[in-house]
Amino acid sequence: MAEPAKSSPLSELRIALPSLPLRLQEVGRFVAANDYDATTRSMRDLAAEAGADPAAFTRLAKAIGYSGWDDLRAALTEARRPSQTSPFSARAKGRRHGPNADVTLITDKLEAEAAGLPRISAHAIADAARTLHDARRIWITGYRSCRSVAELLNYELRLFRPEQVQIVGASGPDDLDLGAFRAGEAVIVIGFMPYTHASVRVAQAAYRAGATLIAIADSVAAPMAEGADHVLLFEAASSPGFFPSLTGALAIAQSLAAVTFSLGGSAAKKRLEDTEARLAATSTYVSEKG
Amino acid sequence: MAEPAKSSPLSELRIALPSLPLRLQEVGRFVAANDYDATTRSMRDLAAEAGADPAAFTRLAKAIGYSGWDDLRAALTEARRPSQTSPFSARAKGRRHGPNADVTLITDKLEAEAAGLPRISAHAIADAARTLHDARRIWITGYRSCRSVAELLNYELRLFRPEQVQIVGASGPDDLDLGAFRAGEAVIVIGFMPYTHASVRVAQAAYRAGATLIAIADSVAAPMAEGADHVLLFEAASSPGFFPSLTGALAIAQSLAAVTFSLGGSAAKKRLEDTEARLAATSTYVSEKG
DNA sequence: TCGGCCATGAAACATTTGTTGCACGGTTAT
DNA sequence: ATAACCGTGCAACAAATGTTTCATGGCCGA
Repeated sequence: MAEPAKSSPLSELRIALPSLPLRLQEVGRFVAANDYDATTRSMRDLAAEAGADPAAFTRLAKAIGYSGWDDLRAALTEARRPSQTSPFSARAKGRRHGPNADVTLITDKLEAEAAGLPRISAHAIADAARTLHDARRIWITGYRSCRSVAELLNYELRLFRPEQVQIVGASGPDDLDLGAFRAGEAVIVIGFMPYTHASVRVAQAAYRAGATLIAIADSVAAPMAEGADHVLLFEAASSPGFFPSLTGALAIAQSLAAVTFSLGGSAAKKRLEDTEARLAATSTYVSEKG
Repeated sequence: MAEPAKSSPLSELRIALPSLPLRLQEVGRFVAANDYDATTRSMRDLAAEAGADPAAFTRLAKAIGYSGWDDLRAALTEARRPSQTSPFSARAKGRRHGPNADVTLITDKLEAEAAGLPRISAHAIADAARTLHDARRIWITGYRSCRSVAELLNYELRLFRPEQVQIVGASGPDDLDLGAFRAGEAVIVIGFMPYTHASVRVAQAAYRAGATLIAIADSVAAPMAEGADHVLLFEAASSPGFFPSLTGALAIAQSLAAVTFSLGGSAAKKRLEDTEARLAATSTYVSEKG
């Protein structure tokens, strides 16, 4: 009578399904097919949509070993919890310390990062780029490892908008810049968990000044994303290893710069050519020769 | 009440958050951080876990334009529905040329970069990491956009080897450092076409001094790769757009740091913990709670 | 054919849900 | 100083929830 807990609530259901009364099978199939609605909507709602009696859901739950529909629903909810989606943890566990452990670590890391890139929202980046295009001035912020991403963004944007782009705190303490934010300007803050106080301060200052705030972060719940007009998400913890991954953040930064440049049209192109000409004139580059 | 119907319930929440009362901000942050529980568990449950009043949830929902908590939760539930995953719709819409040409540019860029990552040689990185592990001192070089990658590498390596890692030219003109290279030390040079004279000078100096030279470049024919003991290749021009892609270089740098750390064993781990403890002690991070 | 069994739907049940009215404490404006 | 206001917690409210009970109808075995 009391069956031991199987691997997943849905598999328990599927296994017990054939030995159930007709009506309960019907309801069981409905639950299996709409398990997301099963966890969110109410029993009566589901009954109405399935064309069945509300009591049937309670009976179904009891028939497969749960104390009631509440219990079954709780199990389904836990099974669906997003944090459990860790396709790499299994691989990480399977990886043993051996002669090729380092190589395995690297390939896993690269695969994970490659998988994370397409999950970035292109629409959000395009919208943010339009904001940058309209901004009179652009401030960029990033601390600790994120500083590298901030500096890349700063470099690329300055190639075609030299006078209007600046890293926060580049010419002195950050605090001096915080008071310089104005409406009509854009402030970009890059960060991930654990978040630095400094980056949060910058974001708050931008918000208070009425400047457009663009956050590049690993979560919508990030402190610097509060009040942000645009939030661009990347996965920092997706890859194995001890350090969080910045590949996603960098990809976002590059796309942002590319689209902003594209929006700039011929004017931006002209500016870029001027800059490149100047760099070439000071013999920065090694001459290309066949 | 007329609802502006923004993009996502979480976005609305995030935007309105700073202008909300103190306790409502608290509750709002909790919802943003635990949006899955928000859709499944009950209001009173959430209130108990958040340490807040149940009524606060209703008030929060009304404050951001919903008729009540039920309404907000329904919106969150719909936003989380697994069937309507955005990547496909975004890609489908973006394929056309026109107003969404920017989106097409971004998705193409991301796809190309994701495809380029697995082509990186894990073996070469592992070998280079072993060299770094044995090096008495590590110098890092990168100019123009590559400076950002150089600085990330510098940052991560210094987390567990503070005294032995340094960016070339960080404390004055590069020329001073060039004379400081010694045998038994490692010099990392990052660059892609067009190559800067400065990076080539560093590479040549490293070679003459008998230091181990590691080149991270887009081609084996790169000037700074001449005489290098290790050459780590990435694809800079693989992605569409005007600027070359640094995603591959960054992925290499991160893998390099991760493996070098892994080789460091318990000593490196101890060093990293010390560094993190020091950062936490100076209250660099926002305290995590919830 | 009869009698017991079980599946099934409708209605009544106790709980829990989301909501709202009210009083208290703090701040701001007059 | 006083009044008005707002944010907040508490408690009571009506509605909705999951559960149970009961009556009905069909099925199979005797």
